[in-house]
Amino acid sequence: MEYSQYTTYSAEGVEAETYTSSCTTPSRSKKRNNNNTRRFSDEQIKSLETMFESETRLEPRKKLQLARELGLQPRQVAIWFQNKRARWKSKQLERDYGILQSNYNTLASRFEALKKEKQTLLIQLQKLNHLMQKPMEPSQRCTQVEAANSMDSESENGGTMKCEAEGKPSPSSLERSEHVLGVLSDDDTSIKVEDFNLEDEHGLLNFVEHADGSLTSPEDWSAFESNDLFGQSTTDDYQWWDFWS
DNA sequence: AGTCCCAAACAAGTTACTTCA
DNA sequence: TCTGAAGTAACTTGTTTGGGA
Repeated sequence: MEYSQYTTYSAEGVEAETYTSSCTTPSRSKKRNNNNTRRFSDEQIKSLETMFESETRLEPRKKLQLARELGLQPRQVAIWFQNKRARWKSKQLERDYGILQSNYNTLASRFEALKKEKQTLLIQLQKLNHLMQKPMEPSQRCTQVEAANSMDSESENGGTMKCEAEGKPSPSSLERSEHVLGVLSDDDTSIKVEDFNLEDEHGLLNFVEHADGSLTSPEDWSAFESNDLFGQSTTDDYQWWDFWS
């Protein structure tokens, strides 16, 4: 192989050449001008890349061998590997940033969807509260519950309950209705309208939703280790936000 | 065993130069 | 032809690490 087109280093090596110059403080431009060829050949790069793929750090013995094969100084090979590691790390950071950004976008859109769903459920809850405040006959109860459910058909559980044909609530259907409401029987006087008011609801929400709109506090975010994060996302198919589903 | 010194290797940042749009 | 951005080989500096005294 012929590499003279690219390198004109002396047999003493790069370091020797640099520090045996006449100046105590070596002139870089002078040195560079003396070595007016810089780029390694495509073949040299290819060999270096191939080696880098198998191991990002070279053993001294392999470094010497590779340098001999490519007609380079061992120090040149060492420097190429150092630079290559730095470039690879930089690219890896870019990739990780892209992954993180995409994860964030997914999470943000999911959060927005959940917020909308929450609003829908709150509206439904208010309607049910309103209905519960009215005195009602047992025969009306089912009808009202059914009406409340049908008002929000987008709700997953809404509209799934049916009254019996005769219009009277059977024990089982009543039980289901009450289950949806999260309440007890008619006789339970402990039920209060405040149990369903928004303050309580917000209290619950504040557990996960902070004033700044973030899902968790900054302290909580710091608990995430980026290494673990990317370790998971790159080593297998598990997505760290999958706990939502 | 603990400490100091030294050399090698490395990461991070910089410089000088080339290439290309 | 000039110019600025991007890429790259080589360098500098500071840190870590392993071995010998």
